[in-house]
Amino acid sequence: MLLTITIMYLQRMARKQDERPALSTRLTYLLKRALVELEGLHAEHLAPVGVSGRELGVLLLLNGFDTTSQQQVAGRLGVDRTTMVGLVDALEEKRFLARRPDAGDRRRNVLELTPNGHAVLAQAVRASDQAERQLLSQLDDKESAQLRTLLTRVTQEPSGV
Amino acid sequence: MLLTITIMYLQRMARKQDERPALSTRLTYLLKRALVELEGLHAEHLAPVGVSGRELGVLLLLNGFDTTSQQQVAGRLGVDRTTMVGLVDALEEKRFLARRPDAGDRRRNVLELTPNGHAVLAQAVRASDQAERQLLSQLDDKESAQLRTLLTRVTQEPSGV
DNA sequence: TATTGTTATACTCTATAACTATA
DNA sequence: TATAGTTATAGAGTATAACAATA
Repeated sequence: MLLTITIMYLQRMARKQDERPALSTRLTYLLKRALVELEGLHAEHLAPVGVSGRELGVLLLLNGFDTTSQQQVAGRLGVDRTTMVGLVDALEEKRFLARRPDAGDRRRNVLELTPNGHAVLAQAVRASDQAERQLLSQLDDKESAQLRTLLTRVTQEPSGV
Repeated sequence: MLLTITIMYLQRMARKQDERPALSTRLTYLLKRALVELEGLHAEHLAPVGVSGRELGVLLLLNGFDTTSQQQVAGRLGVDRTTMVGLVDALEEKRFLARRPDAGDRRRNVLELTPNGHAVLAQAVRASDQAERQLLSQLDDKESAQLRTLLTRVTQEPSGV
C-alpha cells in the first residue's frame, strides 16, 4: 500500500518534471542549434574553396541579379553598407569580383563576378550542398524538402509582400 | 517565326535564371532569417517581463535541473563560464535567482530560482509561446509540430548520444 | 596540481558618425 | 541638399589569460 502510494507519487513527480518547460523544446534553441551546426559544416566544407559562408552569400546575390551596386547587395544580404565594404574588399582582392564605377551614376560601384568568381561560386555551392546534406543526414529526401518548405513559409510575409 | 524564336529564347533564359542557385533557397539563409525574426519577436514580448531571451534560457535550465553550478548551466547553455558571470550577475540583481556557495564544494556557486524567479519564468514562457505562435502564424498546428520535430531530429546526434 | 568563479583584456562583428565625390 | 562609397570610431558579444579561493 505504502509502496503503491510511493510509486504513484514518483510517477506524478516524473510527469511534473516532464511538464516543466524545457529549453530543448524552445524553437529559438532548436533553430540556433541547427544554424550553428550548419555554419560549422560550412566552415569546414568552404575552407578549401577559399570563401566564407557570408562571402558565398554575396557571390550568390551577384549571380542572381544582373545589375547590382554595393548597397543593393548589402540590402539584400541584410548588412550595413559599411560592413559591405570589407566584404567586397576581400572578394576583390581574391579576384572573385570586380568593382567598376557605374557609367550612369558615378557614385555607385557596379559589382560583377569574374570568370574565376563564377568558377569558385560553382565550387562553393557544391560544398554548401554537402554541408546541408550532412546536417540533414537524419532526414530522408521528403522530410528534408518539408523542412525547407516549412522554413520558407515561416519566413515569408503573410500577404505575399 | 522570328517572334516564336524570340519567345522561346526568352523562356529559356527565364528557366536558366531560375536554375541559378539562389541565396533564398539556402538552408543557412532560411534558418538565420527565421531565427532573427524569432529573436525580434522575443525581444518584443519579453521586454515587459524584464528578461532577455538569453536570460530566459538560464531560468529554463535552472528550472529543469535540481542542482546546478554556474559552470554546469554555462555548459548546457553553450557559453563560456566567464560569460556566465555577467548573466548571473544581472539575474541576481533582479532577484530572479540566488547564488550560494555549495556546502560540499565551496568553490562552486549553487544557483537557485527565487519565488519571484519562478513567477517571472512562467510569465516569460507564456511570452515566448506567443512569440513562437506569431512566427508560426502561417502554419497550422500539425505543420508547426512537424517543423519542431524535424528541427529536433536534425540537432540530435545520429547514435542517440 | 587542478578546478570554480572572477576580473581584466582582447578579439570579432557590426553599426553610427563623419568625410569625399558625385548627383 | 541628398546619396554611394569609404574611413574611423564605438558598441555589443564573446573568448583567452591571469588571479584568488578551494579541492
